[in-house]
Amino acid sequence: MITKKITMQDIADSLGVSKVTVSKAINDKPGVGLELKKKILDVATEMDYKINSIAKALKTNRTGNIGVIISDVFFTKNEYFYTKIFRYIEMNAVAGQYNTILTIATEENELTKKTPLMCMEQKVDGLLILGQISNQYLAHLKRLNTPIVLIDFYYRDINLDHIVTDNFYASYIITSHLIESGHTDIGFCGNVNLYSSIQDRFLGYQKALLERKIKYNESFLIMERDDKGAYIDIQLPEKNATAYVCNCDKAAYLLGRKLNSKGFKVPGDVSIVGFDDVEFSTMFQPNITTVRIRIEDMARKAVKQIMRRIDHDEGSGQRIVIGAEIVYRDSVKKLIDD
Amino acid sequence: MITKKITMQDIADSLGVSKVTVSKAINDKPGVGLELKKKILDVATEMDYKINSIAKALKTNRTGNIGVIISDVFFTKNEYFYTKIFRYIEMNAVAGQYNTILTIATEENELTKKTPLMCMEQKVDGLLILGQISNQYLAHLKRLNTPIVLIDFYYRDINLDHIVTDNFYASYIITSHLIESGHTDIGFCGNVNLYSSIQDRFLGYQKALLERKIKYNESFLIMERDDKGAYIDIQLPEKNATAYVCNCDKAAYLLGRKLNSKGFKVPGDVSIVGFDDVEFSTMFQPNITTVRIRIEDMARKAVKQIMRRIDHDEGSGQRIVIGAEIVYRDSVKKLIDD
DNA sequence: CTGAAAGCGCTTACAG
DNA sequence: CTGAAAGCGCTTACAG
Repeated sequence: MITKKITMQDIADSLGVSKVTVSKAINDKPGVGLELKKKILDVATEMDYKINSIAKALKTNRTGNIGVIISDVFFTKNEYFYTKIFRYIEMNAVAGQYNTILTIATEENELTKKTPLMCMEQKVDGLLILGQISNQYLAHLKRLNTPIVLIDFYYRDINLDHIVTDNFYASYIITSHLIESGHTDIGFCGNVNLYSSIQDRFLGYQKALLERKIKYNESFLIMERDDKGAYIDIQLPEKNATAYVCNCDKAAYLLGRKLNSKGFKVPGDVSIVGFDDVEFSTMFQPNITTVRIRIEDMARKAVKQIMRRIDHDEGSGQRIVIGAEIVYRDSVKKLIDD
Repeated sequence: MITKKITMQDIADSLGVSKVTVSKAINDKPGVGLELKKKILDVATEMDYKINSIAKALKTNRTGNIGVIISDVFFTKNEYFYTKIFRYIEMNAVAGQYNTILTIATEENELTKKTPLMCMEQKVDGLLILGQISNQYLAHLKRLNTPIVLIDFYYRDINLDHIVTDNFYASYIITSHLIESGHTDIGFCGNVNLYSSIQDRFLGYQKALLERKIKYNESFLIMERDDKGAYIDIQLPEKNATAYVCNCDKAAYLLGRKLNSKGFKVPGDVSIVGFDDVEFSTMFQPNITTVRIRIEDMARKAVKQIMRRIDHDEGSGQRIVIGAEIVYRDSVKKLIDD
């Protein structure tokens, strides 16, 4: 299995040129005759030459790796949303000649502010952080002096580039959709203490109410997770709203099931809408009207942004907002004709 | 943001020793006085020294990276099983001082036998391949002369280490459980043309029937996916079996819903059992009896094995079989008393 | 257009 | 125990 690795020197020798010229040819840099270049490239393929990116990295001070950090809470616990984003990140990175080193930030790592191995070993040129990690841990990572782009979250007091969905606006329009369908008793399902994105969605919902001068009824605010993010048994209010805006599809799914189990029909008695357009929305009968996040767009822009920062590291704290759209399905009952 | 990186030379200079000694101290190698070593380590922390793993890699010919390849088909399309395995792989790798470069093999890459970027650039010391990729593509990857360990699949004619669940045996015991509950009309839901693991599960089911001299009824063989792996509408037989062994939890979930939609109660009219113990099994009411795969075990052993192969590359084709266990839930109706 | 020289930050073998 | 020398495989000036 141990076969000698081909180097640029080998190609150079077999052609009687210098490795400098080979390097130029292979990297498509000026300074090689067209004919010689072709010859070099041909021999390279023939010898099955593979560049030693490690040697290249040492010289250029670029590893060609992007580190991706996902908090353990988000990586599995039924929230495959970030896994899907990662998929597009990986594809976009490879298209841009970068590899991705994915690492999972466990709760312990966050708490103890452990520097990820890939950072300790200087193996990445930049960092993409997916899903909210604690303010303190993020501040720690920022001190590493590696370009960072946040995806789907940000902290006002930590000046870093971030790619976010327009949660506020999307929630505003989906709530408006309920209002336009005739609903006025509209609740919200979600714990606003949990993540910034949930806050934004809650506030978008509030905006829709405010705009129509519909009084917010606090008894219609229900939760599917506690302050630590653990799922809890949903407590329905004594008198239900006629519709609930849920902070995510899983919340909508769980609420839908809770309603069903208490004898309420969806959408016959209570309408529900979700967020994210993940499997949970189609796992429920009837399928849940939700907000589609442009995952692919987010990933693409994130990779583009981190590459920019790696190349010329000026500025930071740029906010990139991605639009979202309603996916109409059958979980909303129309109470009025239009 | 551009601060000069600290090197071993910097530490050496500040202490008036040579970088060779610093290297020995930092790598915990013999040949440094205990006192001096402590001093070096102290200064290193103080200066916030981070080893340049790239330089180290160039010299040692070890990147300290493990490449992980997951076929796109498995990475998202509702089969988060492999994503979960990856999580443990990553954690075990980091514990062993390896980083993981995760790459998704798209259908196109497989078809065109595209060498993953990380391999083209010689960025990994070994490869972990999760979930079945085509024979041809695997053969191509083997030619790269990198140690490879397969997870959850293998090809008889490609001699590579592989970690697999004992699908045959697990299916045999879960089918036996149905038989012991009084069922004799037992079907199988799954497409045996799709993956080797489905074949094994099908055959384990057959063994249980054979052992009890129960005649296999071909009309009880139903499918939830076509030969390309796309989910299809399940066609129930004219006369249903009283129980179905499903090749995975999603199949069980889909079959359960199909049965419900046709007016059959689960397990009142028809019992079902699944495989894998993923969310789908608890997403259905009643929860589905299934087979728990020891994901963590598989990941741990896979990482251990690839590390062994990286360290001393003798031998190959070792087969490591991981046990599995039944998780009893409520989707099986007992037809007899014991 | 072509290439000799230097150097990226380590580690390895060897000498003292 | 300590360190000078060589070298891993590239790329980057620079000289011709």
